[in-house]
Amino acid sequence: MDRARNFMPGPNQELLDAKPLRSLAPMFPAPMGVNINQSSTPPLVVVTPVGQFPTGFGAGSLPAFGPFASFSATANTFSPAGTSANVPIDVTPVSAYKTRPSGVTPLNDDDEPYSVAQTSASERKAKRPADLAADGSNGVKFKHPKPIYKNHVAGKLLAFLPTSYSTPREAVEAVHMTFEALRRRHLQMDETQDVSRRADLKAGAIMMASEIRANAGKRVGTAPGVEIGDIFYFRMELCIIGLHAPSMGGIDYMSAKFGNGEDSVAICIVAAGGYENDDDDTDTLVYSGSGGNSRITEERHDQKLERGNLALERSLHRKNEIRVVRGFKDPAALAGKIYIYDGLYRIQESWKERTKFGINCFKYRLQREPGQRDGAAIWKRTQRWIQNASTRGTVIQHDLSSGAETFPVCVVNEVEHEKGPGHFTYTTQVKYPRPLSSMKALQGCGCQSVCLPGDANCACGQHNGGDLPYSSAGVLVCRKPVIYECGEACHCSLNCRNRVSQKGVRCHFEVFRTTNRGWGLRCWDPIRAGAFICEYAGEVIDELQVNLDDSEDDYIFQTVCPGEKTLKWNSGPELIGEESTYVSPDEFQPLPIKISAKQIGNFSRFMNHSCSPNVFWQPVQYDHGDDKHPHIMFFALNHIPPMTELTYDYGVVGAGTNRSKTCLCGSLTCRGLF
DNA sequence: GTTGATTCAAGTCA
DNA sequence: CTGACTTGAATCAA
Repeated sequence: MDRARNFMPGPNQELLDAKPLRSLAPMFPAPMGVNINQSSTPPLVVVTPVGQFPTGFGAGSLPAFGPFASFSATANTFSPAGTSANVPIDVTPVSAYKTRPSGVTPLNDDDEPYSVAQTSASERKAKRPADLAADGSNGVKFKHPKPIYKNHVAGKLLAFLPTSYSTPREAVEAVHMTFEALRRRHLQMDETQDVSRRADLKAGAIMMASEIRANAGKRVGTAPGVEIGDIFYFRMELCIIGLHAPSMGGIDYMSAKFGNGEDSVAICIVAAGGYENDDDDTDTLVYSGSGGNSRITEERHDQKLERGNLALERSLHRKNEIRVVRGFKDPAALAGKIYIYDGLYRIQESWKERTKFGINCFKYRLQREPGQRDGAAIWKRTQRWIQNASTRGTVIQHDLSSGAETFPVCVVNEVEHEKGPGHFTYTTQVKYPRPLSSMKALQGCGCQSVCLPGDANCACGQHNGGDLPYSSAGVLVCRKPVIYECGEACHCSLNCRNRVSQKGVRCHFEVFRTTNRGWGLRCWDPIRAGAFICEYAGEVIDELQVNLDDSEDDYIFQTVCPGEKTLKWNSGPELIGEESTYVSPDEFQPLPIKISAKQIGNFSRFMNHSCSPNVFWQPVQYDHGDDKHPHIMFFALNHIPPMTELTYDYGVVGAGTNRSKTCLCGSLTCRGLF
């Protein structure tokens, strides 16, 4: 029923949807590669997308369209820099460009008006156009480095990276996903050797060295492809997607040209969350300048008006937009911290304050630009709900699962009057046609207490190809044809890390009414990439008793080959000298299992399809050994901010199914049918 | 489980 | 080109 309703047309997304799915962005032609093979430098193939990239500035004045709106702007249609800026500002980055490494040349070095290839600083200064503000448009002008995206390293195509990007969002997601995959794999290897070598920094270093990054070069204003509400768990993530360059420092700044003058201005700050005063006012932020603490000695001294502090001071006068990343203590994250991109702010005032150590420090009050959708505010709201579910208003059912799930699954309808989904019987389990005892048994390990990575005697580790599939934090490292969790036959305890999905749901979900796709599923908690989400519960359909009338059943799960984004979720092994685990659509082998959640099921039956999903399915075994009928478990494809609709790829039309439906996912890479 | 001290760090600017 | 500058993340002890 609900999936059937997905085909009603409708132009708008949910108000709370964190992703603006529609955009007017031009499609980039698939980039070509150029192989520059130098003996002294690693052979590199660089691909450069051709096309206009957004200025970054201006998004604040187009709140109705979200960050992508500016992307459609051409060189002559820039918007004023935000509603509150009456003063013409003309800014040109001066020291914004990383010097191109020797041996690496972008393919397209032509000089488009507002898109510049990377050149050396001296070259750039020499040819900086003097007429940037000549059109009197009151607009803000930038020259931006042309982003370089690579999917080749050492002359080899990296299977885990897309061959082309049609939007900055895709590029950012691919870079971010690659970072996370590398980080998980390094963590897995470190844990195998029982050492800690900062997998985040290691993954970041590989990304930097391979130049797999987005938005290289600095810019004032939005970072294309990074959306308000996007969440991060490591500072390096901000670095490689070009949101905030310093890997440690809190203030990112650059030198920019303002009319006839030149100034250093702040472009992004990370507010570590140490100064959270007013909980309800998420639109203002008091930020402290940096410095004053000597790392070596215990000495403290007054902060100086230089570097980042000076840039903030200049930004106060220049009134330029500053990206703000807010850090919060996240009780659910192991490191205890989560970073949320909260959009653009402007500095209102600055002052000096004497700290408790008796030193002078600079303070800056920042005001969030109006008209932007909520970022950190959503997180604060959902954190309250998690602590006390009754603070969640407009609930039409308090617990769809009637207590069957760890946490209540509420139902909300904020768009129309439908009182809830049609009747079904709630179950958290998948029901097999035959009893488990009659199915093939799963072999077990003899580990005492818990299985440990690197234990060559652990049969379960061997069964999974040598490594335990989950990190100590319970995050899946890599997609595989099947994951073997520890089960009944194992000697290890329930605390074993190789029992992630069988322990069930650990997040707070809600079923909500979408504007045009029936009911959907979203989560109050931020979910990190690789985290377990839920099982597809329902009845396993016995293929010996084929139900010919299942065309009426919109709740059937089948292992249809998903799109590229799902298939490429792996560890990026080529980057660290490991063999590719990529399975192409040609090689993809569907399983015979079919699960129907029409009569019985859990909340996963409300998860909608998207061609650009944030969730993927993964076969998992733990209570039987019939590899053709595994459990279907869902995991997060990337970090998912709270209240973002959860979607997975139902699969490519024509591959193993004769039913197809018009897709309303709105993704730019939408295949049209599923 | 939570908190504080301790240690080792990456990228960028000057 | 090198060092100074910035503080995060992980671990271990209390």
